[in-house]
Amino acid sequence: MPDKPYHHGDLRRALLDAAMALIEENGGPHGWSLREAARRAGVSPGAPYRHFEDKQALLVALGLEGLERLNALCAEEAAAREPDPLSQFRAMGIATVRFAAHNPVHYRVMNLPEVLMALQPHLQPTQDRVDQMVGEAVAQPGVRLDDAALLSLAGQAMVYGIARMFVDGHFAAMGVGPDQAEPLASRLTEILGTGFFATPPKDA
Amino acid sequence: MPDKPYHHGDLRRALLDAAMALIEENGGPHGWSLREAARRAGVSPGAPYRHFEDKQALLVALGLEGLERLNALCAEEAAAREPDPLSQFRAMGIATVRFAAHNPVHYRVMNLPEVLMALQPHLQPTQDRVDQMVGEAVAQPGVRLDDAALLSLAGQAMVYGIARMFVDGHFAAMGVGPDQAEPLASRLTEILGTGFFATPPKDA
DNA sequence: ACCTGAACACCGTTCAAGT
DNA sequence: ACCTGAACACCGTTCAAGT
Repeated sequence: MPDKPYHHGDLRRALLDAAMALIEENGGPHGWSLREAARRAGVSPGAPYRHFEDKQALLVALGLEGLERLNALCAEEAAAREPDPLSQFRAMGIATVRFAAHNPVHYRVMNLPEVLMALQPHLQPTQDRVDQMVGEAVAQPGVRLDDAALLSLAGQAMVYGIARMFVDGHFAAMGVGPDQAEPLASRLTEILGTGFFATPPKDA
Repeated sequence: MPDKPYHHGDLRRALLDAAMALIEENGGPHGWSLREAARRAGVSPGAPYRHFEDKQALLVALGLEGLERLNALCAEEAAAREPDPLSQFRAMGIATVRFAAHNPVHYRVMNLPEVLMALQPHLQPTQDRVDQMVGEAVAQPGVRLDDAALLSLAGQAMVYGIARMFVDGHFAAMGVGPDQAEPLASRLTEILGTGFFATPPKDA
């Protein structure tokens, strides 16, 4: 192996890994510098600009990788559950919460407003699939609230709320640990579903 | 009025306002600099350090002001509703979503993990009050799920999810506007409540 | 095509010195 | 007690020049 070749080989990958490590170490998507990532990868301060347009583009690339991992986890979880649309919708939510609890920093990067905007085209297919699933679920007999958009929003808000309470430290402050993420998501989505599919209370 | 006095008068206030304005303009809690805030307030780069320990301390002060405004809004909303504990709990949630939809940047600052940690002592009283309200709600007759901790978590996650989907741009991407914040929070918390208080579906 | 290294205009923070 | 202004060690980004 030649020591210190002029060309790095896979600098793009090395920069992504270094950035991720720095973000993890500093506990947030803003406590890192492109220069430090370059230093870790053993290159000069200008080198990253052959692979990323700017600092933010690297963050977006990191977010995209997170999204792909999350999608894989969702598919896995969905395959392990009942095939009916409501169970599938729930499976995706549970997978999301699990991902957030186990990869809090990655999840925060993905959900930075600037990153989110850049990721939107990649988010659309999943969103469409969710809306279709929810539409099917709501079309089934015995549904009390037959509003697909509302169920879709409710489910996503519940899941995003749990996920973000983990990554923002709300749950830590309340003594809820990452190991409780999955059971919590499971129970709360179940209860929420009951609100849509149960008969209303007698005195209402 | 003397032009350009050596002492500012209320530099602390001026710095807080300048920082808030900068954060609003750049659409996020990280696109501003202490130097720029000082420049806007008409003082030298070192001046802020007589009023804040460092840049982060200013952010925490901003978060504390947001928390006070949110608490005031919660009290207002709660006073306008039925006095029973569940209605009060819901009122706080609805007020929180409204605050987030109308003050997205302020809400994001408050919920930065670093700021959140510093704010925790100020958050505890509200948390205790919430837990007590939920405890009372759950002790009433006709409750299907008599788990106070679960209802508390569910409500907070639902509300935090809606609020954060607004401030992080998720709802904007889905075509849900800030004017829909309050009705959305109202309906979703109602549905969630049904999950706790309704009779379960017959075939379950 | 990919990387270096100096350069530019910025940062946050500190500290002697001024009022 | 409060503020200045120079200083320090950093940034992100650009660009000629090297391989």
